[in-house]
Amino acid sequence: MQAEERQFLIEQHLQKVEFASLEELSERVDVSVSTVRRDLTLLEAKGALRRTHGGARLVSPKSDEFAFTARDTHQLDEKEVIGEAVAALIHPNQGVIIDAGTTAYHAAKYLGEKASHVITNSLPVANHFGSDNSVEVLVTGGVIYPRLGVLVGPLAVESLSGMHADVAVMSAGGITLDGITNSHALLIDIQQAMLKSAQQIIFCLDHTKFNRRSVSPLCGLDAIDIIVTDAQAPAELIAELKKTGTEVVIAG
Amino acid sequence: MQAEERQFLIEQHLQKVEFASLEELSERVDVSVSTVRRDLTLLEAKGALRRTHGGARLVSPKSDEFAFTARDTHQLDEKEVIGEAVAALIHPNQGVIIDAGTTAYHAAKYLGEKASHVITNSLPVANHFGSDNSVEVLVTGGVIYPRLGVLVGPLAVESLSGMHADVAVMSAGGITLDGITNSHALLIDIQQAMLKSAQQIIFCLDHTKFNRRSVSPLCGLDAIDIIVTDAQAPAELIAELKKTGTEVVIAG
DNA sequence: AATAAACTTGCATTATATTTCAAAATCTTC
DNA sequence: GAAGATTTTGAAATATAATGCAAGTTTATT
Repeated sequence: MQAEERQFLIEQHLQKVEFASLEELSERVDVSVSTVRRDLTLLEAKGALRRTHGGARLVSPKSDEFAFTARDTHQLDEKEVIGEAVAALIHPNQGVIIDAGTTAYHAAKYLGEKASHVITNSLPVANHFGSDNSVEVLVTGGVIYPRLGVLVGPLAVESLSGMHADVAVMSAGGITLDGITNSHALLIDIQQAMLKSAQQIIFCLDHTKFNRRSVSPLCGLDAIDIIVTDAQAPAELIAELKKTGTEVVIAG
Repeated sequence: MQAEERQFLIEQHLQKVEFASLEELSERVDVSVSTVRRDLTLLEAKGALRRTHGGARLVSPKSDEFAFTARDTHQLDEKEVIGEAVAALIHPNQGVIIDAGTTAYHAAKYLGEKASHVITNSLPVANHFGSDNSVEVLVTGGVIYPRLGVLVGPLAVESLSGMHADVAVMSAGGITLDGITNSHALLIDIQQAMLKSAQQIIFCLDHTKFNRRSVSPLCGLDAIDIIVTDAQAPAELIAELKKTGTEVVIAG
């Protein structure tokens, strides 16, 4: 086994498991723990992972954009500023579709009473506006996806397809030059319905989403009007995105 | 168990329970209380929680993620016992429609994982089951009726009309010998759709609802299979109801 | 003020890291 | 293709950190 190959395997394995102990890795690549230690030190310097007592862990744990109960304090500040920036892009009395991710949720928080109508399949968003009687909130039907608080299934898609909104505020799991991807396949149908129903598409993507490819493809870059991200997003990819004609807003 | 993972689990558990004792946490993550103490100190420094004598508590009690709970505390005790009694009437693995009133909400609380499917247009009920992945919760679409957290409007009616359930657990504003009435006209359509979609109809009515007539008529007594009420309900009306062939359960 | 529960501190034990060194593998150079 | 230099590796020795336990101290409650 080649040193480089070994390190690649370690990196790859970590992508899957988020955390691995020294013994585990040592067995997996069939070298002593000493060597694994050395590899980890190198990989850490490279920024590929973080060493911890007893093993190594992914730097940016797949902060599941759509997991609410896993109480995402991850990139919370970034999400807040992104949310604020998105809210600023909304004109008064527009009809807004709000997607179910945590970043979109933060955008909802900053939206206040700006929007006249809000359409969402996210229970947290619905709850947020629940006691506000100056905004009309339309909740799609659907089955609750446990832990995520998202309404999914055919009913959700159907109820969205009959609607129309000025703007859609969307979340996703990853963005590359090939387009947007998302982790939960069940959400794709719904998100695509959202994209169809809205005139303007805004994607909220914190920097950890950049150059990351999730399980299922959602849409191409041409479907997007504006991307809102934070200051730490990689400049090269942003430049490329701008070249394709997508507007990119750096929040903060 | 990994230190970091352990701290994450503690954090996550606290999100659910708001407060946890040291023993509880120590058992849950399988380390000594000393270690839990140390973890809590770290997490507190991080701002994730607040230490108290005997355990730890959430800094910001669930703001508005799944927090749209019922706030009507009138006849709370009665509603609790009625809710418990209703839950006892449900057979395991039935499909249950749950109406949007506070009494029906309490029934949902006692339902646990008895029902296999729950259909509801109530956000509090949806939130209650939101993190429970052993019950499939189907939420009707609709517009949020402010403050009550009820989904109303044509979308709600439509999504209900296509469904079927074994039991419907209903609330209402009043009952007389002429039938059931309810105050919110918007709800009538939806409730009638619920009545149509369920095989067995259970009405939860605390004693204050008896001999009271609300704005809009909902249904006749013949549509009802079981009425669940509390011990203070007027005996005469109950006797009359029983005469018409309606089963009446006195909870408590 | 008394009491019990909960907290803090210090220490022994265990687990994990780092350092060091010799053997093995790889690369140079002739 | 072989002798020597260089790098990489594995294992032991040493250092550091994490954990659990028990002492004494503080805090809440009656």
